[in-house]
Amino acid sequence: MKKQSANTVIVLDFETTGLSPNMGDRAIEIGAVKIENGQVVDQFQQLMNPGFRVSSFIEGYTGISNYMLADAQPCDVVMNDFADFIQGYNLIAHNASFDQRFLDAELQRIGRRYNGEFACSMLIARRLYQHASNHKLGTLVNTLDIENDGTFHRALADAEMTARLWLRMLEDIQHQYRTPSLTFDAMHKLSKTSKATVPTYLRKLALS
DNA sequence: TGCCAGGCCCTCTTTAGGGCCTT
Repeated sequence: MKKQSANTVIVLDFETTGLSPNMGDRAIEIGAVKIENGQVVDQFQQLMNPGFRVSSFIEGYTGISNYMLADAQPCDVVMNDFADFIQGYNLIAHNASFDQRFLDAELQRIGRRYNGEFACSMLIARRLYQHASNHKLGTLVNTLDIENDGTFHRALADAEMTARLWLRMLEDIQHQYRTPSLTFDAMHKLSKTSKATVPTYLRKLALS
């Protein structure tokens, strides 16, 4: 097993058949990038066949068709590979509670586990960019002028944009509060800090 | 055809309700 690295994180995004694994929804695509010391050093992207047809809403929303999924490997195979990819690293997603539910559900089906912490870029963005009209990934990417190729709602594209958002937030904190580059643990803690005490928390980090 | 969940967070709050965000 790889040793957990404080400077290496995995940013991931699932496309799914719906909103709730408890209601029978499954993953249909996983995309992820590995960030090491502020640079993307690896990526993972796979479609997966959930074993039933996806709705026309999901086909339209994601651009992933039943035709594309017909040739994809089953979820169990893809998720087994993905469990290897994430092993030993901390994880990040935009609205992480959603992706964590699907990750937990898919890994439970195949008896695999992961050993990292999960942090949410949306909770941090809500604290840092309170002026933004909303905190959807696409809105933040446009508001902050983050590089993108116009692809949204595909797993790897969304994971890449979330990774750029994460790095941008690290930069903005560093510049605005004159802190050293925050560790994953410090960012994770920030995501759970009440909005009112965020400036106090960051100023304390700048002095430490 | 149209609906489903759940954690966070604000407020007209905490013995609650509803918007935001993810697909």
